[in-house]
Amino acid sequence: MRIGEAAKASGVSAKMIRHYEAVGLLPAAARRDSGYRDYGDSDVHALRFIRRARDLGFSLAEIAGLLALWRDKARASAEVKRLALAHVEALERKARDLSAMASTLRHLAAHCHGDARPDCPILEGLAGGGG
Amino acid sequence: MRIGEAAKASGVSAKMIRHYEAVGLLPAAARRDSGYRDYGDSDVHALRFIRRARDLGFSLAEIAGLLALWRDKARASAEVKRLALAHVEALERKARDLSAMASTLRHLAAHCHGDARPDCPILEGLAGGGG
DNA sequence: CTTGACCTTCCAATGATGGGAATCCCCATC
DNA sequence: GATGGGGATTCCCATCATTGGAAGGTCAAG
Repeated sequence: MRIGEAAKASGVSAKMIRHYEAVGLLPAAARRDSGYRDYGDSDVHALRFIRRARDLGFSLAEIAGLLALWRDKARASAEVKRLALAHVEALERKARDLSAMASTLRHLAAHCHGDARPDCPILEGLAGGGG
Repeated sequence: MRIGEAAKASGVSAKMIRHYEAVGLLPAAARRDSGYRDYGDSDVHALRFIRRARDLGFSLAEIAGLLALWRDKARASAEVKRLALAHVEALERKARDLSAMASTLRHLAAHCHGDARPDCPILEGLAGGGG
């Protein structure tokens, strides 16, 4: 199939498929006489793998590692688990950081009367507060 | 003071101070005869404002809006509160998304025995699992 | 033989930050 | 007054993932 169909079947845009090939995440696709890229089911499978991993917040570098493990039938699951759990911790850390930001800001907002007066603890907090 | 001192006093790197000026977040700084930028206490104050807002996850575009409100003595606090609460919701949404990713991945990892066997539900989940 | 959908490559922008080069200014010391 | 060094200037490039567009080639249907 051509790149457009592969894109539709995998949920990865044609633009990104070419990009992933360019940065070495995917091997160079087979070409027809016309020069068009030609994909098979296994390629779509790999693309879906990439898409799911992206949805889970893995970076392309991490995905390259996961793909190598995925394609290596002899690899140990321990390595995969290690990568996955390290990523889980990074995700949870980021989530905590964002929550902390949100609650700080919500706290500032709670003390802002939010009417026509110019008095605003939010701006004061940003301007002068500690931290 | 020169840019290096202003950087130290505000916690914003000299590189970023120039960048903020270049993208219009800050007005062009005063210059000495030598061409060096010259900063006063109020400039440092503004830089600290920016830094705090960045720490709270505001984008530079959002900060531009907050700065305008901050400098406008007559503005209503309602507008500031509206911006702040909208940002709080965006932060909380992102935090929830990351938490969801983490728990999905943690769930997959929990079913991976993590030993020398190649069997791995994490990779299977990435390769074939539902959306 | 034209139309239109699809494909190709290449270049550039996004947003925030950082690295580094080449050059210049300022100040202290000899 | 020459020199050395630290700080300043501008400019270009890199990151990371993705998207947009331009200029052109290919293919199937009318």
